[in-house]
Amino acid sequence: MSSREKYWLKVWSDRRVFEPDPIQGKKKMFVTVPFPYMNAAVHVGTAFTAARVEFYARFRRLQGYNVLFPWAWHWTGKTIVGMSQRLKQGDPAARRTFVQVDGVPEKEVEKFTDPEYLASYYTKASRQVMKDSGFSIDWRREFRTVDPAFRKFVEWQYLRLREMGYVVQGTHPVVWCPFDKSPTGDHDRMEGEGVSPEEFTLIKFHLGEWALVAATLRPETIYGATNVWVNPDAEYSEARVDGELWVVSSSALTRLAEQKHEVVPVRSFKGSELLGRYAMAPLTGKALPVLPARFVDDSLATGVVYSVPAHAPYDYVALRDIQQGKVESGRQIKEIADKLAPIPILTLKGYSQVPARDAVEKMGIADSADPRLEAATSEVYKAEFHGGVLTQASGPLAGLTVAEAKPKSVELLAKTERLARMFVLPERVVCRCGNRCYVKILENQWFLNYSNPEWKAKTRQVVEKADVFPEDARQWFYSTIEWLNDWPCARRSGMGTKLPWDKEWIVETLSDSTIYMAYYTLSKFVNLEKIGPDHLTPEVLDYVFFGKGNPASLAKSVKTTDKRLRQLREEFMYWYPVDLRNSAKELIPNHLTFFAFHHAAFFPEKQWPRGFGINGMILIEGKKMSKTKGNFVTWKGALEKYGADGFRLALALTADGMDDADWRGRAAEDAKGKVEALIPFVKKTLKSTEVRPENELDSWLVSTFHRRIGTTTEAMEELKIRRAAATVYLDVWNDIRYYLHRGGKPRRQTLTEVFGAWVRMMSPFTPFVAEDLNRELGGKGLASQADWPALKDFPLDEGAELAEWVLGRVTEDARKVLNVVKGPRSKLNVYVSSDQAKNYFFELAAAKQKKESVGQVVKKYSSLKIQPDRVFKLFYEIGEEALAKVASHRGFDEFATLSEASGFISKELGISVVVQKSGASGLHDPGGKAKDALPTKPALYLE
RNA sequence: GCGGGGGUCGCCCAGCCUGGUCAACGGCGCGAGGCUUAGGACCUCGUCCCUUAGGGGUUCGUGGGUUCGAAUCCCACCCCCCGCACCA
Repeated sequence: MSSREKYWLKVWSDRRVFEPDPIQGKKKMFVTVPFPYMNAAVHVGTAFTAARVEFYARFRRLQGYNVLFPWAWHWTGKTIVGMSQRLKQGDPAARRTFVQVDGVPEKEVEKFTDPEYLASYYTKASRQVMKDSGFSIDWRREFRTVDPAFRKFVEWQYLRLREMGYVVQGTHPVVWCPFDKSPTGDHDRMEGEGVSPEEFTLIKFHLGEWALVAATLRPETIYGATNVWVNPDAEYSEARVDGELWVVSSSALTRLAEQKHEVVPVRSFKGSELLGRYAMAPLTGKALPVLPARFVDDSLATGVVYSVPAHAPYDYVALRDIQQGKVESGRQIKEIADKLAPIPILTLKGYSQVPARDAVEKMGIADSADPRLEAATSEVYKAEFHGGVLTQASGPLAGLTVAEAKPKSVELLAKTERLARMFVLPERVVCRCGNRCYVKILENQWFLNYSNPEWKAKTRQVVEKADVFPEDARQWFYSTIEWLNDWPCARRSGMGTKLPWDKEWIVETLSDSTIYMAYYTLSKFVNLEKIGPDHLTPEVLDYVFFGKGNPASLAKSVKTTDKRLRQLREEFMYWYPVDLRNSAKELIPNHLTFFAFHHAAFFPEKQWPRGFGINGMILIEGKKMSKTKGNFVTWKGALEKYGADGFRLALALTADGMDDADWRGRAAEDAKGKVEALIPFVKKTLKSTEVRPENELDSWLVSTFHRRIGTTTEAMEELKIRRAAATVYLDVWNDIRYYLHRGGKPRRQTLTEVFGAWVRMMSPFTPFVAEDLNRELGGKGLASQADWPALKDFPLDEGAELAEWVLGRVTEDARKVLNVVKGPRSKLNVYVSSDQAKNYFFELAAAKQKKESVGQVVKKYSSLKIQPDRVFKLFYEIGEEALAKVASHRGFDEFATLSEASGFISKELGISVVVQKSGASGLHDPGGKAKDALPTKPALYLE
């Protein structure tokens, strides 16, 4: 870090510039960003999101708001613990990420086996990098989500939510990791992303007094069953399941037990023992042989399936394999198989009676090992589901479509009492910890009742009343609110706060961070040790946040003072509501909407959030940032490379709206260069100034600057950071360059004023260089505390703007001509329109404006020999707005302007320039062009 | 599949809400010139095609439509990105 950066950081800190307390009567602005999760180094994505609020905060501060921008750290959840765990298990990938991507010293990584240490390391590092970036955060309010006082806040929150009926209990099937003893979410899986529990139908085939329990997704095919498959190599068991005698694969026993079945194992044996026995099917009453099939996965469902070779390609091929002697199964098995043939049970357009065979033969599938069986299965299944109609072979199901037959078959089976159900993972799911997952029916889980229609309706209002930047994002909120279902809000493992009424459960990360912004008003007092966790009883918090209860008696009961409690209440009432919460768009479907839900539940309308800011995700050189791809850019790394101001400006110029922000090294270099060039540019420019009266060009600069202030202010107020920054650093800079380039010595006072204001406009984005410049320019106080430039200090001057505009048009026209005309060209004659032509022009304009007939006017000026069409074409060319401007400045002296600028034009074009006025006597007009001149469109002639 | 966003002149991107001043802002890249011992930085000009007088032609994913007039409004289609939940 450079010494000047250090210097200003110290000044801001010493003067407590960013430590706001309530000032009654002063307008306030409370802005927040979701706290980052402390399992890794903060990166440019975090920085991008946070920087938008940082810029906004500094901008609002200059506008005179009392701005609070607090920060905290998210430790809740199991990710930190999980990473620590993996490191402990010696996972080399985990270590590599810490060391190579995040740049953690080896010595520190050793200690990361302690999750708390891991989180505290990153917290410390992240805090430092944010401070070094000059973020205007009130660090007095910082906290971690595991702090005792914060836990009291979360406990209070959940007690109240439950009382309001928003926390309910439920029992649901979940993907379960037996090692973690916890549900395994998508991101926690090594294998099986996107797989969720599916309900299979279990059908009991009688095997003497035992039931061989087969699992299926297609119970309607039961009439087509020819045999039952088991895996001859797998282990099976006899067991009492809910008092019945079942035969299933041994591994299925665990899964059944997790699905609320009472399981008592009796004995286990190899699958081959079952081969050749006959099992009686329900409904049909047929005795079906048990045959071997190695495609049967004993770890899926019950490890037993029944075979429908006519309609299931796997079954068809497995049976054919045995018949063709491809399976070593002994003669007896083959003889049984030889007698079996597919039993068609439905008709399907475009297929024969045996669709499974059609698909298998079409694809040329050779045997059970062929991976294309998967595709064949899905093809047949889809076709049958949509177009299959059951035939007489299916008995009571005859005439039904597959879709209709499915529930009907279940109904029939239920009557036979030979039906059961089981949740199954249709594909392998492996937890990050390496263990195979299965479905568990998790009982009495706690849910946030987001499906509650009244709660939804109220939440919708929260969003309706708030600003959403950009507006495009609003619809997404509404759809999310509609779509959101009950959310499991507590888990068994990880860091966090226990549910106060059920200590087995820990409030989950997305659920403990919905109204914590309110806690920022309290954390200041906690950190200053004015109040401690013991004081924060639910009743006290009711008072602080709801104003309920009597502060005097509450104070007595928790041993603090009445005054203190009133102060907490005042602090909250002053800062709330949140004026802006900004985050990346991927948080709309969860965090931001949860945030809206909980505010709807807890607070009255006047304390609902006022604004949502949404930004895109960060890309690195056009590609998604990823630790494994090696294109990961940490905040620290970027800060060190480009400096605080350079980094900040690069972030500001990256993207607006929900567009993804493309972080490019090249652009960051550029930003850094711009920042560095500022001071020399300002210094050098000021040195070249002189003291003199204001001329038209000076007025032009001031007037243009007026417009720049306008666009910047408007953009900032709508959180269009890039637009604002581009105006300040690109447009304004270009304006000044043009002003210098345009000619003459710059006027000292004009530039001093413009620079003074310019610096204040830079201050939100690049505060360090702004402070330097502010000092350089003799500004009093700090640029971080100055006033945002006022429009009235930079008056508009349409006349001056008109002059530069016409000049630009003339130069452009002349360039076009020069481009096209070949031959000698040493002199450009510029003919400004005569007074007569000018009158003609304006009278036509007026007539057109009033939609009057123009005949009179045309006749009046017929001597000019200017076709009215030409004038109308010009009107069209310059546009209505410009025409109005021209019309309201009839006094504008085009001749004087262009005469004055002839030197400039000449320099620009590298040719001598003579400006004359049409109609003047002694006109040099060899091309006879002068008569064509019109206002804003002088005639040109090249010699 | 459902939901959200988007496809603009080599690349990135503005404009679209509130149709005409849009061959279309700005940046990058590229070309020419200036400055400089040289390079870099910086400054000026150029960068769809055609054109010996400021002009013309064809462009804003594709195809229709509305309109005197459409990148902008309407309809259909194609393509890309993101989210889809027990988790940050």
